[in-house]
Amino acid sequence: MLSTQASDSRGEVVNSTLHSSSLEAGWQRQGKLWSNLKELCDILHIPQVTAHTEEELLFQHVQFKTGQRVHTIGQPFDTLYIVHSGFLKTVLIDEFGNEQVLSFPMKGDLFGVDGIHTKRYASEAVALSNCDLILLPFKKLTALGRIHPEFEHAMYSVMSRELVREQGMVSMLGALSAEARVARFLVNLSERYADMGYSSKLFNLRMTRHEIGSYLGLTLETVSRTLSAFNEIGLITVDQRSIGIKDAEALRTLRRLPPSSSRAKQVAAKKAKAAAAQAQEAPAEGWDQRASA
Amino acid sequence: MLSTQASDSRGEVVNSTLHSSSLEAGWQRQGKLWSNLKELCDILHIPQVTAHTEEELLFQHVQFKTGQRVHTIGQPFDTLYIVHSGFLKTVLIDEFGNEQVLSFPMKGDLFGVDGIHTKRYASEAVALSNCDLILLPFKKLTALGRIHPEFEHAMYSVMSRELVREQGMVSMLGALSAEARVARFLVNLSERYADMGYSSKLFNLRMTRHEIGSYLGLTLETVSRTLSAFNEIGLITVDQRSIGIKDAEALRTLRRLPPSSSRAKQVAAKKAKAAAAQAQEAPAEGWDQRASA
DNA sequence: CGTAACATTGATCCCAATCAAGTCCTGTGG
DNA sequence: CCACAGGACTTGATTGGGATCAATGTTACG
Repeated sequence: MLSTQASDSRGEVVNSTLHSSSLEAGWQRQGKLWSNLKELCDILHIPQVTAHTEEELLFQHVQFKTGQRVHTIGQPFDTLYIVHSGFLKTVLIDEFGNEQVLSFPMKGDLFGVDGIHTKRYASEAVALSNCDLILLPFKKLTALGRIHPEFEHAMYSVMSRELVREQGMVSMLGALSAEARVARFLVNLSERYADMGYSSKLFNLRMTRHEIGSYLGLTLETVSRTLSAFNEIGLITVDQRSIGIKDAEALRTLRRLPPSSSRAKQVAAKKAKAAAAQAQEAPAEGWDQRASA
Repeated sequence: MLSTQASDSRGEVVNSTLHSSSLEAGWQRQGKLWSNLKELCDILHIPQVTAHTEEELLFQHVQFKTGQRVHTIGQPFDTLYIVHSGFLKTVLIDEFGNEQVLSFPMKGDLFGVDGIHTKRYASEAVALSNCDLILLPFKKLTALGRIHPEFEHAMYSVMSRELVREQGMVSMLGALSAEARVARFLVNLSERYADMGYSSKLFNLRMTRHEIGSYLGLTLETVSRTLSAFNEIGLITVDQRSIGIKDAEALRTLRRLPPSSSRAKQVAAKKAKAAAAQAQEAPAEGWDQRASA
């Protein structure tokens, strides 16, 4: 479907902005073994730490293969992880063995933070692709923070960012419809790919429908159906794991169905939306998804 | 306003373990104005910081009256807040003015952390009762962290705790039934009251049904109905804002309805539960809410 | 090539949202 | 002190979105 060489390793080939993803390139040389502080800050998108003494501070890398677990629930905590390349999921597992996906860490993301409080990881991290991770021992982090105030600030900032992200998730789960959740999920993914230098318009999902559903508080059937529906309306194209974003703006502005207040009219808007997608022209008047109030 | 009690200010009187809550006592003397580092650590439940120099490090208090806003979304961030006494809510407000309750901070809780990342508060904090808050300027926090390693560690720990809490919320919203959410909410509240030295068996809700619903991703009607149902089954007593916990264990073990896997049988268990509550004797065999698998 | 995991699609059911009264509390002003 | 207004809560009737159950199609992989 994507030109001639489509047969193998379709996972990477779709991100056409890079003929060979850094992940695979990295793996061909079996990944870096060490990063210095400057590289660490780059990856995390935090302002350069003025390393007065270009000290011998190095951070070890570790590689994980698809399916491998980075850490498990209850395992003693001592280090944080930063994704250098690859894709992972973090999950909570309840008393019956049901998985609840919490996040999909990718390049530049920090995870393992939930272990600080109880000295044991509260979640489990699993590689969804081959991964190259940077180890950040917590001891080293705190020591570093004492030497470089900007670094300390940056770490607080990154943790704060995580918290804000979780708040967004709570808000989404609490108030948005299935359609809106999936739409947001796609937009977020798209933006993250863009940040990483990949195409934001065409990419491959690294996770299953089941995992997406768990992440969004939906069943895999609903996820599948919703993707199909978006496809029919022309918002996206779907072919298994391959997603093409056709109308990012529509996805972005797709909103909740009345969460409690903000009375009806939404239904009308939804029907109008579908209708408008078929008849390819904007209705005369304010039918937009934004609430009338 | 405390006075001959009973007739007025029913809010406090139910917590009978303390004839006069620290909140009101505090208010009679108009609240403390300053706390030292030791008191701060006490409140936060973190190990005593060995203050080598019993320095003149003091932390200012601020008082807020019911309904007042502590900070708003978008407001420039520079300080964190620790609840010394009183009850609050933190909310996200979407583009249509709909509130999403994120948390109900009370004694010992830290909030405002979401402001670190973007330098602006990402949420809004509102006092649900008269409150006495300790100000913790972020600058002072980082400075302190550099002097007292244990304090730095403690701050990371507290932030990690917040993150774990949010994860729990996500998990709950993603996988639990309305009944289970309300049950957990009550159990959590009960435990928090216990931590604060109040009765865990009889307490007053400081928030409306609407706020609880928003927090749990439910409507106020569902919250109300569920409380009524628990009341009928004998798990709790309800009288407006006053809640009595009758069967904490049942509330604690009340579980999800099949989130995706863990096949049926749950229905049977639920009916058995209701039946058992009426006929006050344990069924012969393993009908418990724990999954069969 | 055959099996298993993943995905799509349809049919049906049920939990919780919505809509709608009506009651109870609280505070306010005459 | 009482009347009254408005917010909070309860309860009932109805609806609908998404879960569940089920069958089939597709892709990956040993």
